Amino acid sequence: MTTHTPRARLVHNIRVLRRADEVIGAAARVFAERGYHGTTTQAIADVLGMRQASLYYYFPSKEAALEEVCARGTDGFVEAAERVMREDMPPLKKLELLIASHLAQFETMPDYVRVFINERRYLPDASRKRVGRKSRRIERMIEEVIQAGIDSGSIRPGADAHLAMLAVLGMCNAVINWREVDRGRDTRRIAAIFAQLVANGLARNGSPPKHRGQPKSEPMP
Amino acid sequence: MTTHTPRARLVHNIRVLRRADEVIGAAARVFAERGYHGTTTQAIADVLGMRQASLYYYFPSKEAALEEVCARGTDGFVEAAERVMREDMPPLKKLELLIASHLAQFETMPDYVRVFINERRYLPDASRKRVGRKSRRIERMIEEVIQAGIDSGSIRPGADAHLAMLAVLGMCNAVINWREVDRGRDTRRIAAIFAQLVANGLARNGSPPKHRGQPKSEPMP
DNA sequence: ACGAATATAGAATCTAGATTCGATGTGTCT
DNA sequence: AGACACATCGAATCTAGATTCTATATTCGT
Repeated sequence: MTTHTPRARLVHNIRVLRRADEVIGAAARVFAERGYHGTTTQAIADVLGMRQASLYYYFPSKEAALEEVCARGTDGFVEAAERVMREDMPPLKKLELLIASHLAQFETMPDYVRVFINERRYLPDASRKRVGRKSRRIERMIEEVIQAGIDSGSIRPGADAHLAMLAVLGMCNAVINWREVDRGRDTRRIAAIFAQLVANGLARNGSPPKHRGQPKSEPMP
Repeated sequence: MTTHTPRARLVHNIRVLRRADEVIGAAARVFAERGYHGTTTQAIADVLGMRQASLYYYFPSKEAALEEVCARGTDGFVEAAERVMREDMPPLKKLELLIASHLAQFETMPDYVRVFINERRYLPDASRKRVGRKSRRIERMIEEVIQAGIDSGSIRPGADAHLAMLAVLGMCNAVINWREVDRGRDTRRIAAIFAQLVANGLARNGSPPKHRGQPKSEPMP
């Protein structure tokens, strides 16, 4: 630690953190693109215009960098989801918002999320469990909402909340690996369509008729 | 080629192919487990109880092995899907069968499929395109069926066939990465549930009502 | 301007892992 | 039995990539 004045220490720490962020960000970017094992520390350094050995000033090992990236990748998710959970609204609406906030993360921190989704399995046991705990929290939230829907009658009674949750997550997480062209279609629109699909399906009789004044008007521009 | 008697040649060739299959199978297994870049040729050899250098008798490079695995991973898909497409039935029913046959592949050749889904991106451009062509065929088939549903009126007119196709595929392909516990639930059941979800959604009024009433009474939370 | 801590460079190390090559074993046909 | 093609081994090569260490440059508070 610095032995300087408190303010000095603070200023320094901020700078340090900022640079550290850049480094982790660069790692995230390369991990996302080439996969963890396909990434060389050299490639990360290149992104930063830095000597490869200097990276080790910021993280103790490539593996540690991966864990950090994964951790940040989940944090956003969890916070966003928890915010939604605190709201008071019908389960299906909540589910819609959960999907939207989940997909929103893909726009906010695409690299981190992609690494979390595709590469977390390469973490050593200990950290994988740590990260897994967080991702299970998201799963549980979605499942809870679905179950609440079943209990309150808005969701078909026979539904399997767990499988449905996995289906929804699978569908959403796939987006991060879509080709640019497809992901390009604005995330909000995708979220809306997904929510609609999950709620009412594709079948024609699945959606309520328009004259019923349902706030379920066609997708939108 | 052998200069021996035809029958001898045949017998030999069969044995060769069989062994080659084992080798590619072993590669598939390890690729699936550790990812392409995380896989060492040593690990593949271990599975076979063979010296690592001997592998090169069966494939010219690790990359070639990946391509072979990916190729086999798609072949199954395409064939199964094409068989379904040839049948004559309403689009939604076809979609259901497409989902089922897709998931069935996950049971038949899980390793190959997993590698195809997770690792094809590491193929060199040329082979990635080759493999991509096949996977796009599957995409097109699904999209076609959905479009047919829209045209024939069984699927909601506003639906976006392309996005819906991506959603369905994302949902299905996620299954291959589920934890054992979750994938354990018999594939047929999962397929049925997915089909139901895609067709009618989770909402209670989503399933074909017995009579024409669509009481979408908002559940009071 | 000075000194303490920080940030980066440079060179060196050390290992694992892909690929090559020649030798050897093994079964099969004539 | 002898020849031949196939299958595997063993050793060697060759390189890339992670990590370590030491030296230098930079920055900031005083």
